[in-house]
Amino acid sequence: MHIQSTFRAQTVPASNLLAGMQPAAVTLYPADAVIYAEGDAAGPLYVVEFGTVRICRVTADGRRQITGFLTAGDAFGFEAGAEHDSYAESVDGAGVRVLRATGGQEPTGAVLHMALKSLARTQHQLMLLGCKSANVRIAAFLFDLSERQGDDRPVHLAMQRNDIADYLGMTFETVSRALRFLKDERIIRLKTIADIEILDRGALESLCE
Amino acid sequence: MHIQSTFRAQTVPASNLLAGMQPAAVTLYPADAVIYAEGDAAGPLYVVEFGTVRICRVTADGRRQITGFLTAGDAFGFEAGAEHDSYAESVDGAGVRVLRATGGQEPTGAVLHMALKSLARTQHQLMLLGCKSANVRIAAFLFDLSERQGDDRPVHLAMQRNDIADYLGMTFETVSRALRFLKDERIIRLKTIADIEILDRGALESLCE
DNA sequence: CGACCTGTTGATTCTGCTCAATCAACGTGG
DNA sequence: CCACGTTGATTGAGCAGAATCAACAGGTCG
Repeated sequence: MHIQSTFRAQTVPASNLLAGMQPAAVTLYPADAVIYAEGDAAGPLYVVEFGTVRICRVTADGRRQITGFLTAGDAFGFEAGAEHDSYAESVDGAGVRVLRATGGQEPTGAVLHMALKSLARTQHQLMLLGCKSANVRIAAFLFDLSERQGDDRPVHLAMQRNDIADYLGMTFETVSRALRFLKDERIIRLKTIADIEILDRGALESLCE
Repeated sequence: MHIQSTFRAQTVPASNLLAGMQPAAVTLYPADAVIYAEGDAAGPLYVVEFGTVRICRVTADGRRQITGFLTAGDAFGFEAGAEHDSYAESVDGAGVRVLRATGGQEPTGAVLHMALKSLARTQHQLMLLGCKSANVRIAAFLFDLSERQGDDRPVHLAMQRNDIADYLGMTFETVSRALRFLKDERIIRLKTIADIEILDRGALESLCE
């Protein structure tokens, strides 16, 4: 495959990233383990094999913003500067493969594509934080999770309320209340504390739009 | 210059982008002119030569989120998919150069670098929207503008209150009140409606932190 | 069993939005 | 030149949504 006269992204399976890179084993990070810290030298790319990873940043006053949750197939570790200004942690026990480019070669289009996917996701999140109410943010979050997890089985929340709150720019109490709102509206059902069944997908989607 | 065993960004002047690309003239877009619309086919990259460009997205309920303001040297038009899901407009009369990659070639590391810069900026904005109050957002916005414009002459606001509001996820009334707050605190002074003198840079910075 | 952690719920406070009035700057046409 | 309309900015009053503070429930683990 070659890129024809455009910077548009091309669909490349993540495995193609491995071309021209040193193979690496999958590392298992237990829950809350740090994958890289803020200030660490940037360089390698990471690919999630299983589990969930969160990318975080903290402000001077101690507040945390989670800029992304990553699951199987997602890449992370991109950095514009020489060192990470975010940090990455395992949420629930995650398997991560490290990719180091072999010396003296240009990054491939596949890397660019994954960076652009990150950008698109971050912009989507920006819309949520800029324009939407708490209930709508939660609805959109669940909808997104549901789409990522694919099938129509209950959505599994690998992260806890606290994480969701820091991802969506609100408090965990508000997360709780928003879930309750969706429950009262008969849009979702909490099978367990971490497994949510979507009863009315249409209503959920129309909330997000 | 070559990239050694890393995906870390390298510092490449934007002009290097031109290597391997068709030269193109600068197009002048008058204020509020559309550079590309939502749904347009993605492909070419754009570089701002002078003036200011805004990247926007609208929600179903008509709210607008500005995901970025771009000034001289900034590139935009990256897209993960086949078509733009944002649209770009000139803010104040902007000169824009279009870059089309020549056929059958991989994007260079410079393109990746610019995409990563976009990503970093978007993540920074995410911090603002997720963690900061209205006053702090405005302070950070002014501080950012001031750094981008370089010298210590008054900061020029190319965009109007409405745009700032949609960029920072608030209403234009709140923008007005936040500016008034900074004025009352003797941190800034409004030389004109669009030119702001920073009286106390330390206070401004410590507000953002 | 008690300690602890996570999550839920309630009461209160406060930030920022909505609605609305006012003002200044500007352009147009009589 | 002035009356008028328009547009952007500022300011005020009242309100709504989310944060904060606090109490409590349920589960897990020592």
